[in-house]
Amino acid sequence: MPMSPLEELRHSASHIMATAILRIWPDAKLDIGPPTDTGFYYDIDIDQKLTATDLVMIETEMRKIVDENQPFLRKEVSREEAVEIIKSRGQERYKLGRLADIPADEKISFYSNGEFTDLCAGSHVRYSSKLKAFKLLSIAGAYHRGDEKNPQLQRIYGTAFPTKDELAAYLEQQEQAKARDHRKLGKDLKLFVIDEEVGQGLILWTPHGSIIRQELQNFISEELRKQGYSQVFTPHIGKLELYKTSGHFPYYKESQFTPVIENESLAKVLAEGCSCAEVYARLEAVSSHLAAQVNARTGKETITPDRVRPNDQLLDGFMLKPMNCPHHIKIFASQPHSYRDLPVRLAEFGTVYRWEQSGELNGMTRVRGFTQDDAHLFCTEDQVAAELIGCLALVKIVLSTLGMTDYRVRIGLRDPDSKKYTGDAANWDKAEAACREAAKTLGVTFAEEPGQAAFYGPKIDFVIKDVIGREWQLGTVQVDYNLPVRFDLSYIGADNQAHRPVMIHRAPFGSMERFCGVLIEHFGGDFPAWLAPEQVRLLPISDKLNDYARALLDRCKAEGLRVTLDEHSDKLGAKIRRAELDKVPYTLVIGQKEADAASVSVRSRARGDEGVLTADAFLARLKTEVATRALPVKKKA
RNA sequence: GCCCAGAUAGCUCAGUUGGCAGAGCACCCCCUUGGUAAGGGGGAGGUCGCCGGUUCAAAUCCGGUUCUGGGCUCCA
Repeated sequence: MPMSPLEELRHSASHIMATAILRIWPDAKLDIGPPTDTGFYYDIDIDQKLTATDLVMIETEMRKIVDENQPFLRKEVSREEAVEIIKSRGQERYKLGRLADIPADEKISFYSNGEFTDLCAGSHVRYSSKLKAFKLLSIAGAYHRGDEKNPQLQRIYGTAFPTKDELAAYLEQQEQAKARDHRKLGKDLKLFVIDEEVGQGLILWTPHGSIIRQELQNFISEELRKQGYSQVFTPHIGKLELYKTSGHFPYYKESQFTPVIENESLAKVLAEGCSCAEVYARLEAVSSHLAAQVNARTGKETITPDRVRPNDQLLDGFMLKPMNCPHHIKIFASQPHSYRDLPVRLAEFGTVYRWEQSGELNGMTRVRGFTQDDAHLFCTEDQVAAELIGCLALVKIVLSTLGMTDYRVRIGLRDPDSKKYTGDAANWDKAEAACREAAKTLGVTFAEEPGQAAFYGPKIDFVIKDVIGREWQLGTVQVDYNLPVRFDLSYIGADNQAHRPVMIHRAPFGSMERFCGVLIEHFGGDFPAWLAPEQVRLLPISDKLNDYARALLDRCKAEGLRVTLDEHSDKLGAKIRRAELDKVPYTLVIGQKEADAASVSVRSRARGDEGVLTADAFLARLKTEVATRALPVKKKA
């Protein structure tokens, strides 16, 4: 695909940066330097650790190169010539590998500007002087070819625009985005905290944040009742054997918390003087009975003989649950089911724990303990399509109620080359086809992405961007032919025979933590009245009006509203300013006129001064706004 | 986990070549009693993330560590 003019500019900026870097550090080894959605980068390998002052130095050198008005020249060469050019420039460390990536039937080209020459397909601007507005932004580590096992290079990020005004506007917009960041707003509006002593990635929901979460849970619970779901509750832990049956342990052990070992079992292995490796091996081991059971159900050697140990060498323990499905499966399996009962839909706000790498934790959007608005549907194969459509409809209701329209839909398919997926190919094909069909009913465009499936089945994900452009998966709907086999689930069909149900996993929000994080940014802290932690603030103009204000406060509370009274002896302007900064949707100004007429002067955060209403009229209006979960209506400009 | 940068009052931040710990906002008290984004004065608030080292003396220099931020990797 040819580059857009902006990509060309940024790509050229990255070459100009590399030119500058080689002038300063001639020994630098270059890897690649492409344009990105928001700018460009170049990955380089040099011994010296780059710092912010080095960025200034590189920028200064880049400006000189821009002023030199170097032409960008393309030269097509043979593969042999290409190797010679790379070697003559001492860039064989990474560039020879990059050259080898170019397919045999493709042309090999180099681009030169001034003294710099780089293996490059193009394209570029014609002269370096085109680069009028650029800025180097940050230094980061990046593995060569994105593989942890490869050496880590230093990546320099920058951005460039056709004009200085556009660059300034972009930088300004980035600054403004920071004001919407859920981590900043979470602190300012006291929505949540993360305490070092409690642990990284563990969210403490403060009273204000808890109100938002509770309102969201109430909202979705109402929808679930309408759609025939049953609410269940299950504990936060489960025995290791459960996850050996489901297949979660030990295959995903690196992304789970270490198991909790029972005291007696721990004492026993200590008494036996077991090494750490032996303790781990015993944790992962299974009885011959379990191995035989799982292998018989899956029809292949799912659990290999090397994991089987005699019963006295098994070490039992509990796991913090990484998923809710095994618990819900046990509820389904606890009694026989007729085809007439299906679908069974079990819903729970279930808290799960995952060991995310420390460098990946991020506010509320990537955490180690989170609560999914989870449900598992057990249905017949014939019902899969309709249930999938029902699940997607639910996600759409949720997103549209909140005014979140800027999302993309992704169908995660299996990567045919990977072995991490369980279950047989025929079921996978059926499930993937069902997802595709269901997604078509959404009426939005979707992308199919191989390799993005869950290990047990394909999924339909709703992906949304945060303020700095990072994508997060929220709602998800997943088809699963695998766990029903593992747990030998069945229902009695019309033919009086046992049949295998199909499971659907779905979570419209995904997780309460991530969803709230994204929601805070979506609203920029300006929540609709039904979600706002504080819906109304009463602002008496002087202390003399406090009695009327207190009576009104009690009245609002009796009506079920979340309301406070500002009794500070400040002037009205100061009280309004405070309420605005706290993003309270409605403030009621109370002066003598209002007290005399049992009225209030309404100021809304979305629309400003709305004039005087009777207290009755205001309360009726606000209660409707809350009950209908209305979005804030901004004043027309 | 890896690379880079940070951590000072509840919040935002200043703190020079090592020499008594600072400001604004928020909070409390007093004056002020007001009409749609900051009235005035006073007070309280700190083990400078934590542990160790150098020094007569460390917020400041050195080492380690924890956490945070931006990337990379990962994300059932």
